[in-house]
Amino acid sequence: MKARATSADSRRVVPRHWGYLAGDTVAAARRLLGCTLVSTLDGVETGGVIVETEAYLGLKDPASHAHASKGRTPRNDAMFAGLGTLYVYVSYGIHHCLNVVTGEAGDPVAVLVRALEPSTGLDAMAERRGRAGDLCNGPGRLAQALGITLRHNYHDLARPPVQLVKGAPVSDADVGSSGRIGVSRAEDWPLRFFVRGHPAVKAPRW
DNA sequence: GGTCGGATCATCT
DNA sequence: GATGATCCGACCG
Repeated sequence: MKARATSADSRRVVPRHWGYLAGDTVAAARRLLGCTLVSTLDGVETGGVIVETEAYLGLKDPASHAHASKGRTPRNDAMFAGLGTLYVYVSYGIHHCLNVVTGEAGDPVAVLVRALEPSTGLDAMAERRGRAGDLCNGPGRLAQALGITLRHNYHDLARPPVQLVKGAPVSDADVGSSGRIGVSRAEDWPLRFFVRGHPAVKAPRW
């Protein structure tokens, strides 16, 4: 029998509540469909059910912010912070996008949340968005609707003010996949997942 | 209804 | 100085 590890460092245990995301980022991207994202800011609760995701596979993924050609930088550092960490970045200088880190500490893999079915705080989301419709059907839009910005980078999604709550799994028959949107490298990697036929999800290119 | 280009900035070359 | 994991308003059929 092997010697029992004694240092605290060796007890690298995946928290129970993240068990369903551990091990395989592509599977995690599928399993995040049906889960709920909730933000509670200034006493206002807003949130929705995840209906579209994209997996980004870290070092070996040319489309990932943490591809080996870039290394660990201040921008992508939150991707290295471990399972259940929120990674936020600014896109095109205007929009914020929100990712769930799905790798253990040091493994920079993550899932981009691309669309939600709004479920809580519709009025507050509409106010933040400055319009009544198109609240969460796009990565920049949902970040704005939930009030999430760079200051939430590194946040632990197990606790407020931004929480990821596990939902009932979406059956395989209801899950569609396609290439990722808006990337210029590894376009054909089938790492986008979505709830088939959902109105917040734009038709895939293929 | 569809397509086009501007906005705007952290990051990297 | 160029590049985006984007959105929106303007314009054209």
